[in-house]
Amino acid sequence: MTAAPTVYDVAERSGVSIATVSRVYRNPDSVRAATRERVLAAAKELGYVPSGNARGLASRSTGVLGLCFPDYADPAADADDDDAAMLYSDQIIRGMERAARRHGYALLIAASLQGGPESLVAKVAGRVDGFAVMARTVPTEELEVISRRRPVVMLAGPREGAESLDHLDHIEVANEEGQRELTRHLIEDHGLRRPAYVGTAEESPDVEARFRGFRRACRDAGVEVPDEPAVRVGMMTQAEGARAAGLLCDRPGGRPDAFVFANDQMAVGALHALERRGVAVPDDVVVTGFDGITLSRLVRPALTTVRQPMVRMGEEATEILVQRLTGERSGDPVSLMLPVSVARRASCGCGEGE
Amino acid sequence: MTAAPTVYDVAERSGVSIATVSRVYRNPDSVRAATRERVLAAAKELGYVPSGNARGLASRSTGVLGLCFPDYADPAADADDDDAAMLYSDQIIRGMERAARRHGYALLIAASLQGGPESLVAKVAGRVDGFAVMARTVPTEELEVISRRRPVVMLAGPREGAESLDHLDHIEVANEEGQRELTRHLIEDHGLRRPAYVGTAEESPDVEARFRGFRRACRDAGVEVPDEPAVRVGMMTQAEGARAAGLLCDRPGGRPDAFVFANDQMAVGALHALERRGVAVPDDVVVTGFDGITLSRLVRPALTTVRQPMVRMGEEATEILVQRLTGERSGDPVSLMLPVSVARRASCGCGEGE
DNA sequence: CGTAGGTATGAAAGCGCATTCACTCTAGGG
DNA sequence: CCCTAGAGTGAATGCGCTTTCATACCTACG
Repeated sequence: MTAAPTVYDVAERSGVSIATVSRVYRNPDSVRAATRERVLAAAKELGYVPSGNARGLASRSTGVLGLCFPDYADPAADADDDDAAMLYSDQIIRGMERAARRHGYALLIAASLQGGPESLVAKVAGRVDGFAVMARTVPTEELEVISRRRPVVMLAGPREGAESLDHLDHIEVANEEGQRELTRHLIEDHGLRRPAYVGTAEESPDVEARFRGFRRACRDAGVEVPDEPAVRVGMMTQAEGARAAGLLCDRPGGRPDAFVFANDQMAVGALHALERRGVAVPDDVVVTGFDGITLSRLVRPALTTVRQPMVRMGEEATEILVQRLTGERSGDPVSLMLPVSVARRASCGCGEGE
Repeated sequence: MTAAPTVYDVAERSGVSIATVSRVYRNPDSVRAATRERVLAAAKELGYVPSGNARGLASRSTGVLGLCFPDYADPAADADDDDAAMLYSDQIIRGMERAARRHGYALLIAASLQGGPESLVAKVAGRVDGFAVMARTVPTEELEVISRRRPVVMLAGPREGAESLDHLDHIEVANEEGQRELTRHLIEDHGLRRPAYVGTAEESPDVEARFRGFRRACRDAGVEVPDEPAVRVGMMTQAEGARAAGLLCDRPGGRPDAFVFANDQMAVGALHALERRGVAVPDDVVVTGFDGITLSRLVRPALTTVRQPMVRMGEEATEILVQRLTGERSGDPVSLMLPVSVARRASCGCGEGE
């Protein structure tokens, strides 16, 4: 690749000034048709591609939105099964991209990788007009700094207390409500009395909210209300889910009649573990997840779970960003709570498939 | 958002020159520890975020790879079903992102929208170090121009003759071989003798190759070999698939015993149409697709199809781009052909689910 | 005690484009 | 026939950063 041609080359070749070349691209109507043709022709001959960087620098806007998401590569997900590898971050990506496209923006995506003083966010932040961040992907402090400079919307994350990110726009799903309804279904409709909740050691606000929903359902139904999750795992992976399932099966007080996992990944891991142990789902024990990832429909038995509207979340995020950028919206931070729906499937004893 | 702070602000505040500020980020070790601390502190106080544009301009590289994909929004895909909305472009995105991340790149994605002298590709091309293009997303001529300036890899597209894009790196899947094997399975293993192939009006190389595979299988098995697809639809959508199914059912010569569609979307549409007409699949007629999109597993009966390794394709694309950029690879264009696998599922009369 | 060889830093020159301002050149209106 | 509006174009400046190149300052050594 030899040095790429610039406006100067095009200008020289077509016998105009660089200002005119620029105008041909930014504001074609302000250039006489004949001139425009000449410029375009020269550009084509030269293989001229305007530099997005120079453009962004000069006009201080890039036409790009960003998304930072966690590096959720669950190694247990079958490597040869593309479907299973699709997590909900993919759905958010699609939602954002689709909406961004409608507004003429492209989307820059990057998963959290650490490194140097120059972290992921900084890299993304420096190249976009605004961006969304999935919860707990980015150090609070850094976000704090960046959000002073460009619009940021938090996805599915906190909004509580000490986070100090209260001034950011924020979209979450009805975690508590969803888990409550799912749990209610298990207790009231399936008559289960000893459900066990599996959460995580490091308390994410989402997982917290889910546990609250679980407890509320227990209380409402007159079932014993635990103070703590029955098990707390390190990461929400299939491996950890399998481990949790083992712990619950061997629990001194007897096996619970339902394993309520804080996410689908763990629930799927548990399904595998239970199969290996010869424990039948849902006959011997009921298993549920949370998220509604694709994989939850593909496993057998299909997983009863709470479906989050991820594509929609991505779309809403884009809308908010665009509104902030156009100035169409300003002032108080938005706080959206998207509704969820319980998917009753085979793993709790409900019908086939759906 | 007030004017964002720049290197100048940080430099002034920490009492150094802008060169030093820059070095703190680009090459930390070349700055004395004490100085570095001062600069970093000032940067944080100011909320300094380096401008990716300025950086890209000055260093002529962005650390971003791009992907252009077609605007495949099949309106028939259930709007409320996120899973169904995931097409294979999403899998390519994931593959590319994952690999890009490993090499320290971010990914810029954009679907083809048209507009002005300033098309999609141009926008993407101007902001990335290199990019991949899904077949038929971008006007050949434009690609031609751009590819003179930065590495481009074509995905799943041509490589044949007149395309004049022969000098581009290129990854495709074994369309012909896959379709041949699928068709062979139908004929030999299921004893079908009158399969009908549904292709498209505008001949894409992929669809062409699939039809060749279909014909070859017919020839090999001694079944009548059609010169033309039984039906040619306008777009490969569910709606068109449904229409094609109708046409085939009402065909004068009698209904074929197998509908072999050029992609999954159409096959799914056909499945719905057949159900409405009371035609049983696979008992009355066998239906197959191509691609292996997620939806193909979710419909009932699950769709027999040819699975393309999309995630892998994305990964390979990234690898090639990175090699070109690092100079690790140069010279002749790469041409990769990825193997596919036939997924025998219920719609051809094979086992449950998988 | 002078000097070679680093090391830490600064000055300045772009990178490729958008944009303002000034200027030229018609086309009408008086 | 002169003056005034535009319309079309060019010159020049700056966007925020990277990168030589040069300079100042040490340290170690003869």
